[in-house]
Amino acid sequence: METLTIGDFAARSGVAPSALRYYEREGLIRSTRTSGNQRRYERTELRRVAFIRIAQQVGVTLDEIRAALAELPENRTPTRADWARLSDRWRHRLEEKISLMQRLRDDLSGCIGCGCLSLNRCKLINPGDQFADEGPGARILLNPPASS
Amino acid sequence: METLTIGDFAARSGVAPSALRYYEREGLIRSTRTSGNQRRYERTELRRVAFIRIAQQVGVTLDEIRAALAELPENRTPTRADWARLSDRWRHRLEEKISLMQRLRDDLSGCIGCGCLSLNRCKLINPGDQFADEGPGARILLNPPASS
DNA sequence: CCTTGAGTTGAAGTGCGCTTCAACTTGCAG
DNA sequence: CTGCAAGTTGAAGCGCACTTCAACTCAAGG
Repeated sequence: METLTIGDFAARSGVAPSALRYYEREGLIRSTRTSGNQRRYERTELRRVAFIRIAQQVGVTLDEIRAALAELPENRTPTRADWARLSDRWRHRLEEKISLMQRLRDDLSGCIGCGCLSLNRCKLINPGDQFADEGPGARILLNPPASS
Repeated sequence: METLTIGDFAARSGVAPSALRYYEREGLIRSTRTSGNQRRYERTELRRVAFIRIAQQVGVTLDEIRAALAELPENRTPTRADWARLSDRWRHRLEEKISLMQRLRDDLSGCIGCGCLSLNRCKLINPGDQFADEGPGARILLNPPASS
């Protein structure tokens, strides 16, 4: 039992078989086939799925994840160093995300809750005093949630 | 110029007019109408939109946001205390989200990058040694990104 | 007045990340 | 060898959060 069936792989990875097939269609994971055309997964693929789920938690799209995974070697099983390189990149993204949320947390009560009337002095609504040249009035400067 | 047209409101809030109409249909924001049936927004609505965008950054659905906003008083402009109460709740959610990401960050290189073979001892893949009774083998225990 | 940019509606469309379905095939336990 | 759970496919569907479109009306400056 060197490889896993899609059912076992799904149980191990916590990802539904339909999602795994979807990931494969999208080029995020790989499988081999039995003589009868059934998928078989190597255990190392679990690492890919783990990476995918973690990246999704950080708010990364499958497109970006595919791009990242594409940097892993194609012809050999990725080494620890290969994964470390990728992980390091995502660690940076995580850090960025974390500090965004910390900023949000620190400013939330102070701004939303403040009832202040001078909105254009507010860090959350208008961080960095931008838009000063686009006429008066405060603007909300959060990114669209797409980048969440 | 007590109230804002949808165009001005969109510019101030950083949210497209189409999205504002959508939010209104969904019961997240309110507007009054002119005699000619055009929307006019009170400036206090900006606070609602700010709240919505912040909550979205934290990964909250519009459904949940609507539920939260429903706790604001209907018949009067929300006071600072009203907003503070709401903000405090979200601050907790933010804190949770932040610590999840910090855990992710701290474990990422150590686990994904480690190349370790004893997957079932890995914090990220199997935090808290759960599933020990569901047969051998590691499982990835991240939440689905829906909760992101 | 008249033009023109801004606003209105309902219905349909979009993109992402999957899930569901129907019709069919495999693989293993008894 | 059979029965049945588990696997296969392509196509369609779904939920969320919007956006786009067409056809129409409003508001305000010249």
